[in-house]
Order: sequence, then C-alpha cells, then structure tokens
Amino acid sequence: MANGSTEPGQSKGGKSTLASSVYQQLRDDLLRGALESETKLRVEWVVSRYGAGASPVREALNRLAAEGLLGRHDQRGFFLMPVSAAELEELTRTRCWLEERALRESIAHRTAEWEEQLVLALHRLARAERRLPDDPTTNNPEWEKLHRAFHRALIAACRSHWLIGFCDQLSDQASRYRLIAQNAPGAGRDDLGEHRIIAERALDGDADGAVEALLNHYRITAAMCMERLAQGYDPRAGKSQRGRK
Amino acid sequence: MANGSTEPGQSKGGKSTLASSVYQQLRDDLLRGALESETKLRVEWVVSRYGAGASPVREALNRLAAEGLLGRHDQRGFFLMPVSAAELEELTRTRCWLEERALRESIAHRTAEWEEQLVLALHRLARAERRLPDDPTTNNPEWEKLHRAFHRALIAACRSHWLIGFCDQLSDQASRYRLIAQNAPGAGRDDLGEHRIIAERALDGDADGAVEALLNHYRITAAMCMERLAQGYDPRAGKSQRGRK
DNA sequence: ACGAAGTAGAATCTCGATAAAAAAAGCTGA
DNA sequence: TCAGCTTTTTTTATCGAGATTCTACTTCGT
Repeated sequence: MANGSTEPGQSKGGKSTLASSVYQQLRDDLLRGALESETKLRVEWVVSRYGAGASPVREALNRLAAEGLLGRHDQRGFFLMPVSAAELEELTRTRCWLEERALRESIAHRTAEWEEQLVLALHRLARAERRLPDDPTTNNPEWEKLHRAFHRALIAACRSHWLIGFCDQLSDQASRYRLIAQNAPGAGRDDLGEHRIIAERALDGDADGAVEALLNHYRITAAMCMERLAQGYDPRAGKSQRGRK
Repeated sequence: MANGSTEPGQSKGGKSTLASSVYQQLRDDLLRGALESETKLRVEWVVSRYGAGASPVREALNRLAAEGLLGRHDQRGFFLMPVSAAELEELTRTRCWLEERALRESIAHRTAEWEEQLVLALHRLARAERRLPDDPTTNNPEWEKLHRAFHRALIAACRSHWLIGFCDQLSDQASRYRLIAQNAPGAGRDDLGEHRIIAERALDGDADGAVEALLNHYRITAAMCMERLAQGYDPRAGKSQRGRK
C-alpha cells in the first residue's frame, strides 16, 4: 500500500538500505514542512543534503511520488505538490468520508485491546507539549507523532489495512497543510479537549457522537488552515508571515 | 497519488522515460495475471524481460511496491504479494465502503457530461467481447480496460481525485484476483445486464438502487473468486487447473 | 522592438561495474 | 544423520561516468 509509518522493509531487524533511509528522512522533512521553501527537488540537491548517491535518492523520490507526497514529470524531475484552497477542501471532504466509515467500523468491532491502545494514545497525547518548550513558534515533532498515533488508534479496529493506509495517506497530506499554515494554538482552541471527547464517545460505543466530534475536529482544523491560506501564503518564506494587507 | 492509469509523467506529449515504460508494462502484466507463476521478482529477470538497465527497473519496482502491487524487503528484493481468502475478503469489504460513498457522491453531483461519459462507457463495454474470440479460455484485455473504464466513469463525478485514486487501487487488486481465478463466465451470469442495471439506476438518480446493484456486483464476483481460491489454487501453474478432488 | 530559431549550460536519466549482503552449497565433528 | 560453521554462488544495492533531454539565454530576421 502507499501508507507511511507502516513502511515495510526495515521493520523487523533487517538492515535498512540507503534508499529507505533517505526515503524516511525526506518524508519526515516533508511532513514537517521543512522543505516548503523549495518548489522543485533536484536530485543533486537531495543528494548533497542527505548524503547518498543518485540511485538511492531517485528510488526514494519515486516512492514518495507514488504516495502522492511529491509530483513527478518524466524528464523533468520531481517537485513539491502545490498547495491550494481547492485541494485542501477536497482533501478534507475525502478525509471525512473515509474516517467516518473507519471510525464506525472500528467502534462496531471494538475489542479490549483496541480500547486500551486508545486510552494509552490519548494519555500520551495529553502528556506531550504541542509547541517546543524553548521555541513556542514551532511545533513539537513529538506531539505530531503522538497526534497521528492517536488518530490511527481510533480507527485501528476497522478491519481493513487498506482503509487504514488510505487514512494515513490523507492524514499525511493534512499534516502538511497544518504545518505550512503554522497552525497556531488558535484563539482559545482546546485541542486536548476535542480529542478527549472523541475518545470518550468512541469508548462508550457512541458511534454517532464520536463521528460528529471527529468530523468537527477535522473541519475546524481545515477551516483554520484555509484562513491562513487565503490570508496569502508564500512558500518561499521560511517562517509564516501573516498580515499582508 | 498511487493510482494506475492516471499515471502522470508521460501523459501530455512529454517523452516517456525508460523507468515509466517498464513501470507501465510490468503493471499491465501484473494486472493481467501474467506473472503469477513467479513468486519473487529478481531485478535481473525483469531487466532481461523488459530490456532496460537495472536503475530504471528498480525505479519501476519501487513505484509498484509503493502502490501495493508488489512487496519489498530491504536487502531482499521485491516479491509478488501473496493472495489469500482473508485478503480477498478484506479487499472486497473496503471496496464496497469506498465505492458506495463514491457512487452516492457521484450521483448527488451528476452533470450532463458525467451522464454522457457513463452511457458511452456502457456502450463500449457492451460492444466488447469478454473472452478472446479465438481462445475462449483467456480474458480479453480490451474488455478488461473497458470494464475498468466503466467503473471509473460511474464514480467520476464524486469530486475527489483521492477517492477515485483509492478506488482505482482497490480495483487493480480485485482485478488481479479475478484474473488469477480465471473468473469463468460463471454458470449463466449476466455480466452486461448487471452493468446495465447499475448504470440505469445511476442515471435515474436512484442512489440506493444503484448502490445496491453495484455492491451486489462486487460481492458476487468476489464470491466466485473465493470459490476458486478455496478449491485450491497453485500459483506455479500457468493455466488454472480446477477440480483437484 | 518583438518573435523565432539556434546555442551553451544544467538537469535528468541510463548504463556498466563494484561493494555489500543474503542464500545456497559444502564441510566438519560428533 | 544432522546441527553448526565456513566457503562459494547468487542477488541486491550503490556509485560514478556518460548519453539524452530540457531550460534559459543569445542571436538573427522582420
């Protein structure tokens, strides 16, 4: 499949290859929004940045392109997929469709194991700081991981690794938009509270309630990103620069 | 994204690369079930079969693995994903979830253009022969293409290229199972009739009816494949060999 | 000046060879 | 006979150079 963190190949003891290593690093940087200043990814550039030959780099780029994280034109190399309001809307719409189905199935087939993993994921998320303690302007990568883990735990019991993979893929895309927009704490938004409500309702078997909370969660986030996006966003700026009246 | 026939890169006039060419051929052979006798894809083997260097072949394999059409283990190469009853069931389940949503959205947002493309796709499918005229034991690749095109036309108006891509991906997987099982004409199954009913209801705006017919269509197909699968299936046999009492 | 054709430069893509790893075969000693 | 180790063979993964293609700039003609 084309998901991310379930990336096979090096998982079970096997030594990782250079291609996989570059793939992993590039992917992390991509989701972290660290490469948004580039519009095109020249292989020579990637080669010098991650210290590997052209062949492994090329393989990594091919994988990422197949996943939809990069674009590719034959004889014209690889490029970062452009962001747009329309794409964000379509993304959010699709995400809501898939996550709703996944969450309902997950709740319908929940097990003790699933419940435990869910409360665990919520607990860990609650413990983490969203922003870096020393630099409150940048996001905490650790929190991002736990956030992703929480949402995956929610749908883990849906009995379809395909659906889980698709949701992961969309989650990656959304993550990119969130970090591009430097999704600030939002005027008094209660992140943790939202997650807690979703989890509680899911654990209670309240499918309709959980779905409502979850979709709301996604839509609010998307709306905030959309705002920044409309406010004028320049990919070439390292840090977000708002208010360009 | 990780879909198939919408494979970018060579679409608009641009000369195709060797890697893309190998990707395309390998993918066709894969979906056609022509490689089911192999369990492992050695790069040297692929190189000699498709006439290209190791680098482009390797890139093609990486793309296919990212799409889920192949498996990969670092330092251990690429292999054909094994087939199993459990996997087929999960696949069918997921497919029904996604296609239902896609079809409902497509019908809800249908346009004149969509309707025309749909009747066109149906017409073409009706014209094609399912089996090769000269050799009725093998499927007609042309029919396969048109069949796929019909199902894509159904959901084309769903307003999400993501969802369309996911459905394509699942369709590819299902296609593999169908062709592995050499899905025979089935004891008096009316393929064309089923497709016609789906299209008619969709065109009438009868979402519930269309969805019911579509899901039934998928489930019947899956059930037939499952039968062959349970009947004992040996990947190493060129032609299907039934009845191994 | 403006647009088309031509030309240097840069980037992608591909090949052949080499290094590294895994699988297979052979060997030894109970 | 067989488990465990060593050697050989096979296969994968990587590098560096070269061929092909694209891009941007210059030049020429109207």
